Amino acid sequence: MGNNNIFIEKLRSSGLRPTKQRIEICKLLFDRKKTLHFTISDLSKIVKKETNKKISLATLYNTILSFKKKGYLKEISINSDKSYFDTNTSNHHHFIDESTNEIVDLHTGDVSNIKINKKLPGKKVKSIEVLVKFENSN
Amino acid sequence: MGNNNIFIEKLRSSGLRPTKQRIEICKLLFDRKKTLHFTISDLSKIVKKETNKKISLATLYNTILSFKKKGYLKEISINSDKSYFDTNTSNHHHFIDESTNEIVDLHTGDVSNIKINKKLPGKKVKSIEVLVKFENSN
DNA sequence: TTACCTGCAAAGAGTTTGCAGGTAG
DNA sequence: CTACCTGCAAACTCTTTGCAGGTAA
Repeated sequence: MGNNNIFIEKLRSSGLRPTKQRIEICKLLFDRKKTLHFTISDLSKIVKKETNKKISLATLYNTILSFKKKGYLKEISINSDKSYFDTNTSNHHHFIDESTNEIVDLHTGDVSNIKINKKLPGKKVKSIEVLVKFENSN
Repeated sequence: MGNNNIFIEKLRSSGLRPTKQRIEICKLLFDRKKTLHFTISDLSKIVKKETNKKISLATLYNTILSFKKKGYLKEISINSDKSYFDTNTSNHHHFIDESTNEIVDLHTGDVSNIKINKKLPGKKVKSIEVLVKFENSN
């Protein structure tokens, strides 16, 4: 229960009430070393498995969207019927293994520096996202 | 009607019967200079507007998916509730103007060469897609 | 006490599918 | 004639929304 305070503070400081559900979601998402890429349905299963409780889909959607709005999560651009979220909000890229559909972070150094030589009047580059698809060789 | 033959041949050679609907879709998608980025619903509207006829959604979905499978169309990786398709199947990237949601091709030269420094045993890079998001610089 | 939050169920949006009638070969 | 195609409607999946009861401050 000790480090719940971190999440309670985090929530409160961004104007979100630290409810049981939100704290639980924070713990599951942010109290880990490795980046997590997940869909809402993944998260629902994780909650059930790790806590033996259930958080309704409506709450999961609400919470994840708030977290995204607050910048605690990023949404990943993938062709998919579902939305994928990423606990790594730093500037980075992804690859997908198309044989397993696994999404993995590409770190700095994995991708050469990208320069955009296009200018648009009155516009500025907001983000550059690279998606590398891998498949089985053979 | 003359250049219909091109599309009839194209369809036949890939094992798709050249039906009225498919020929019409070919004409609308491939008989144009500029790349088209579209959703199924966009296409439905284009059909109605340009031909005054209607092609059912089921047929549009079927046809567009076949075309994608045959490599006549590419699907674009964007966070969206809908699927976007691109008549430009060559290796290229995209930018989105987030203030208008307009998708535009980035041409060779618009993006510096990208090198992936990551190797995965038994895997090979299938594609590299770059999505550049622009916003108003106000 | 008041404003906000949760969870259920219903509603929406996009996409897929089953099937009867139609068309290409 | 046969296999394939079209279009309607129903079904499905993911996501959003309305609302009644619950909870934080």
